[in-house]
Amino acid sequence: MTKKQAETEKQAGVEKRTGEGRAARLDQDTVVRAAVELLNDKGLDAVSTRAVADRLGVRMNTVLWHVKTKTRLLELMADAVVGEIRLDDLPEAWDERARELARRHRRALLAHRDGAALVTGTYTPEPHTLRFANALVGALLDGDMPEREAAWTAWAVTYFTLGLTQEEQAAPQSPDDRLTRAVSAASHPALLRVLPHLDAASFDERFEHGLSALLAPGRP
Amino acid sequence: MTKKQAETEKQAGVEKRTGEGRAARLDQDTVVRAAVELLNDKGLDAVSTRAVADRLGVRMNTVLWHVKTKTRLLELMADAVVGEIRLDDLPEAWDERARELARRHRRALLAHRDGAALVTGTYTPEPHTLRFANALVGALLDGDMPEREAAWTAWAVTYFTLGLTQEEQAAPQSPDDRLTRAVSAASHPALLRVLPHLDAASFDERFEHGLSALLAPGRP
DNA sequence: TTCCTCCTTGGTCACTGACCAAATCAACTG
DNA sequence: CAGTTGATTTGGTCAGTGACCAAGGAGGAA
Repeated sequence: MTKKQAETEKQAGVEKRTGEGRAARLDQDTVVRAAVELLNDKGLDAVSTRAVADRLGVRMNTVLWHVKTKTRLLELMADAVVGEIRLDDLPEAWDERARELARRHRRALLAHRDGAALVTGTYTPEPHTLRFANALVGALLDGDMPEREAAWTAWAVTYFTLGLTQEEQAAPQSPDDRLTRAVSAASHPALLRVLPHLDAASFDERFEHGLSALLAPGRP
Repeated sequence: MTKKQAETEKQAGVEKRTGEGRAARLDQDTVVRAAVELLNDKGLDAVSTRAVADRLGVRMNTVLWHVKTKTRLLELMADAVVGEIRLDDLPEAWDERARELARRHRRALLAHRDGAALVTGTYTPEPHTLRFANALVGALLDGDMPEREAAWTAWAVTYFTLGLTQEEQAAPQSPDDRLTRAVSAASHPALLRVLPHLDAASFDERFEHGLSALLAPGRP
C-alpha cells in the first residue's frame, strides 16, 4: 500500500516528466505499456524482463522492481489488453449488449499478437478484467437471467472467446497444413467431412454461431 | 519416417527389455510416460528436459533426442492424456453420446495435474487427439447436424471444456480469495450478486449447463 | 571381425527470472 | 542550504532452462 499511495500522489501531483523529451522516472504503467508493445512486435515468448528493459533503455532489475515478478508482469499486461475494451455506446437490448461486449473482447484480443494466449494463461482479478466481467454479467442479469445462470453463461462465453481467438492467432498462415495431412487417412471419416468448414476465413462466423448458442434462452 | 519404421520394427520384434529389472534402451513412449508422471507429481512448469531425464536415470540430451524438442514433448504429452479417453461403451443417442464424450474428455484432463493447461497450450493434430475429435464430430453428424454446424459445435464444446477445466485446476483451494476481496468494492454490483455461484463446488453443474447450451438444437 | 546405424553422453552456449548489496536520485526536514 | 530519508536504479551473481555439436558406445549386418 506504500506503493499505491506513492502512485496516487504522483498522479495527483503536478509533474509527470522532468523535461520534455527527457525520460522521467519510470512508472509501472510505462513498463507494462512497453511490455505490450514488445508483445506486438515480437510475440509472447519474446517478452522477457531483459527485452522489456532494453526497450526502455534501462536494466532488467528496474523492470522487475516495478512489477515485482515476471508472472505479475503478464497479469498486468493481460489486464491492460482487456482495459482497452470500451464499455460505452452499448445496445439497450440485453442480449445484443452481451454479444457486443463479447465482440469487443475478441477485438481487443485480436488487436495484440498472442493476445488470447496472454489473457488465457493469466486470468486474474485485475481492475479492468473485473470491470469487463461486471459489464457482461450485468447485461445477462438485465435479461432477467437467474444469477446462477448469468454467472455460468458469462464464464462460458469468455472461455469460448478465448479458445476460439487463441486458435485464430495460433496459425496465421498455414491453417491446417498439418491437420489436413494427418486427417486424410481413412480413419477419420467424420473429421474429414467437416474439415473444409474449419478454414481460417470462418472465425467470425464461428464466433457468432457460438455466441448464439451460449446466449440462447433456455431450451424450447 | 526412418524413425517410424524403426519403431514399428521394434514393436514387431520380440525383445523389449534386455534383462528384467535392467533398463532397456529408451523408447519415445517411455520418455513421454515419464514426463506425464513428472507432470502429475510436480506440475506443468516442473517439467523440464533435465527433470524428465533425472526421472529416467539418463542425461538430458537423451530425452531431447527422442522427442526432438521441448515443445514437441509437450505435444506428445498432451496427446497421451487425450489418448486415455475410452471411445467404447458410448450411448446410442447422438446427443447423449456427444455429452458423454465431453465428460470423458474433462475427466481425462482432471486426471492429470495441470492437464487442461497442458492440452490448451498445445492443441495439435496428433493421432489420439484426432481420434477423439473424429468421435465427437461423428456424434454430431449422426444427429443430422449440418457439417458446418457440427464442426463449429465440436470446437466450441472443446474450448468450453478446456477453459472450464483449466480454471478448475488453477485454484485448487482458495477459490476466489483474491477475487472476493477485489470485488467487494461497490463498483462491481452485478459481479457481486453473482459471486456466490462461482464457487469451486459448482464445476460439475457448470459443465453440464454449458454442454446443454452448446448442444441444444437450433434456436426455437 | 568390421562396419554402420541407432542411441547416449560430455561439454558448451545464450538466455531466463530471481535475488542481494550498493549507488544514485528526489523530496522533504530542519 | 545541508542533511536525512526513502524511492528508484544499477552491478553482480546464481541456478536453471532449451538447444546444439562433436564425440563415445552398443548392437546387428555383412
